[in-house]
Amino acid sequence: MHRLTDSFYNRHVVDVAKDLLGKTLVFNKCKGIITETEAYRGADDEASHAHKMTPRSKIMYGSPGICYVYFIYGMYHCLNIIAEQEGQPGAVLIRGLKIDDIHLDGPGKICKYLEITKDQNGLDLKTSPHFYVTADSLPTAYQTTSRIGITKARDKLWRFVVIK
DNA sequence: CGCGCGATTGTA
DNA sequence: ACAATCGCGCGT
Repeated sequence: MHRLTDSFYNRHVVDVAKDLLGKTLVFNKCKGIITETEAYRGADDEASHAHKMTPRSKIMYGSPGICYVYFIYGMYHCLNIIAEQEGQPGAVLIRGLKIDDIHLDGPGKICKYLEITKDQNGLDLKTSPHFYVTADSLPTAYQTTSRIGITKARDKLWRFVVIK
């Protein structure tokens, strides 16, 4: 199956987050179904790293389809995929992945299992040979909730979880 | 240049 | 409920 390209990622980050559910993330020799996502945006989203542009959040203002990995709590990495047109910050946090019968629940666990670190920050999922999301997806029912682990912008229902 | 805290997780 | 653990972002 061919990979997702600019036309998929270059849309409102909330739509991209919903549509990534049920799609297959491929990283090196691992592949898994995306089961949980969160959308983060720009100036209109107080909880986002890109609420202001900083050296770290600059990548969220860039090209859709680029990988954004950040380090958190001194021990975990979190994987995001940039969305929206250049200049409009947006990123989808990958929070859940099903690899065969292994359910990875939480962004830290996913990166630990796949061995994703800041080495992958800035890679382009539109062109990287061993890092991409495929365009096929199963029909996916999902639940919408507030985002996890944030104190700001709790009113935004931007977390999406596949219903078992 | 120092300091508080975070898009987390495992353990008590 | 809390400790682990450190880079980032803001204030000085």
